[in-house]
Parts: sequence; C-alpha cells; structure tokens
Amino acid sequence: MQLLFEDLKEKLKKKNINLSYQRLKVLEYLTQVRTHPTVDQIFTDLQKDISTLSKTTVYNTLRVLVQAGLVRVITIEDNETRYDIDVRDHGHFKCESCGKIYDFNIDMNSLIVKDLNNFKIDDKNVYFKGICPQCL
Amino acid sequence: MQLLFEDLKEKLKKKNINLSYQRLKVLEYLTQVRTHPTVDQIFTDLQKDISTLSKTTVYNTLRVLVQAGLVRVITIEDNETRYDIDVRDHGHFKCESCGKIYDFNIDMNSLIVKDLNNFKIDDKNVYFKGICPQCL
DNA sequence: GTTCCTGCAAAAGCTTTGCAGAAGA
DNA sequence: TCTTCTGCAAAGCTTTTGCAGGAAC
Repeated sequence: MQLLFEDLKEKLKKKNINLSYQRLKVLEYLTQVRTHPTVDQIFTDLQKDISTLSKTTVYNTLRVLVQAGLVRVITIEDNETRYDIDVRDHGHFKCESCGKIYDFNIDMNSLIVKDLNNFKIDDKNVYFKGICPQCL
Repeated sequence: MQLLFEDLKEKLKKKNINLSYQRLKVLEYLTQVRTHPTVDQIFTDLQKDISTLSKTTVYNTLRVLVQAGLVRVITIEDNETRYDIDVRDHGHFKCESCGKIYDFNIDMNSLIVKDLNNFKIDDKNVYFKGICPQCL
C-alpha cells in the first residue's frame, strides 16, 4: 500500500472535508516531504508557492487532517510538534546529533501486554532516541 | 527494586549535585506523587510548603534531575510536558476521557527491530492513548 | 571569597482565538 | 444567500534568559 495523493483526496471527499487550495497544498507537501516536518517547516516551504499563506491556516489544516485520521502527530520532543502523513503503525527514531527522524517497522501486536486488558487502545506511539549510523 | 527517596539522594551526591532544599522537595514530591505531574502541578503543590518557590527553580531542578538520569520526560501530549521519577523501561497509557496516565509493563527487548541495527539507542518511549476501564 | 542556587522580571517561542473579508456551494 | 475558509492581529501559555541577591562551602 502506497500513500498516494489522489487516494488521500478521495478520503477527504468521503469525510465531507472541503478540498481547498491551501489544504490540498499541505496534503501534497506531506506526501512529498517525508521528513516529519514541523508547522514552521511546512509554512516556510509552502509560502514560496503561496505568498499569502498564513501560519494560522497551516495550523487549521493540520488540525482538520489529524481529526480526519489522515495525519498523525509526533511528539517525540517536548519542544517541537511534528506531523507524519503515514498513519500506519511504525516507530520513530530521532538522532540526537543531526536531529533527523527515521521510521522503523515494528509489530505493534507484539506489544500488547496484560496490564492493558480492559483498556480501549486507540493510538500507539513508539519513540526511540539515540545516534544514527551516519553520526556514529 | 523500589524507588526510595534516600537512594535517589545518594545518586545525586555521587553525581556532585547539590542537595538544596528546593531540589530535595521536588525529588521527594516526584517519589510520592506518582501521577506524572506537569511543571505547573509540581509548582502549585510545592508552593503550599515553600511560599517563596519560583517556577524557574522547578524548571531548573527538573532539568538537573533529567540530565542526571533520575527523572524522565514524558511527551505523550504535545501541549503538556510531564515528568516521571521511574526511569525504568515501561509504557505510558493516557486516557483521553479522564486524562489520567497509567504505567504498564513492557519488554523493550522484544521491540528491537532489524531496521535499527546500526543505531545507538539511548532512550525508548512507548505511548498509548485511548479510554481506561473506569471511563468505558 | 568564591561558587553555585534561587527567584523576580522580562523576553522568546509556539499555538490559539477573534474577527472581518473572501471564496465557494 | 448562506456557510465555510483564510489570514491578520492579538492574546494566551509554556519555557527560557538575564541578572541581582542569597546561601553554601
């Protein structure tokens, strides 16, 4: 399964979310730039194309996309909120040297523990930190 | 293994960290109140005992304790940084209804995936969200 | 006396809110 | 026309910084 821009547009339509120019641009950006960008990175890059873009709109759009389940929030660091278009189960590793965030595969089902037997689990996040091979 | 206040004091001494009154109070608070409090909760509660306490000191103290490895930061939510005196490997579950954060046991070793073969992993966090049994 | 710690005030940074105008159905 | 979206400005919060006074050794 690939994350295609066209598929995501379809999902928005099904959820009765207007496909405004700004929203589509944010969505397109997230499908192309897979570096788990911050609001500021998204805003700065998109402003090159859309000179009238405001950061408020980026915030609004991301909130809509997150609520629609098309984007997930990454809070690996307490001073930077990042966004990921890939909502499938996977882990995130942040290199504390270069700051880059890597994705890694993980079997979330193997994580289920008896402590949470009667809990309704909606969201699973696995965050690792350390040094990446390039920085070692 | 228990997390005893006296043991933690010893650890601070070994790391040449001054055991000031404020620092000991923050440390003691974290060992007693195991609800993963925010800076504001720590400050508000401790201010009842120490009327001259400033939030800056709470921030300073937490930074010292985190750097010393006695406290871990929990960034399960992007708008609230929480602190946990238990630095052993375990997962955190946040109930999105009542806001309470639960600890759960997890075998971090079973998480190792081949994608991170050449990575130096220093920190592992597992965050789940959903609804707790009491709210269901 | 020297170093480190505390705490007030101010600054900085991120995110949300209010609102008026624009765009779209 | 009516609703929704955008974007500016302001407000709200959390966290950091500068600095002076105080405590500890």
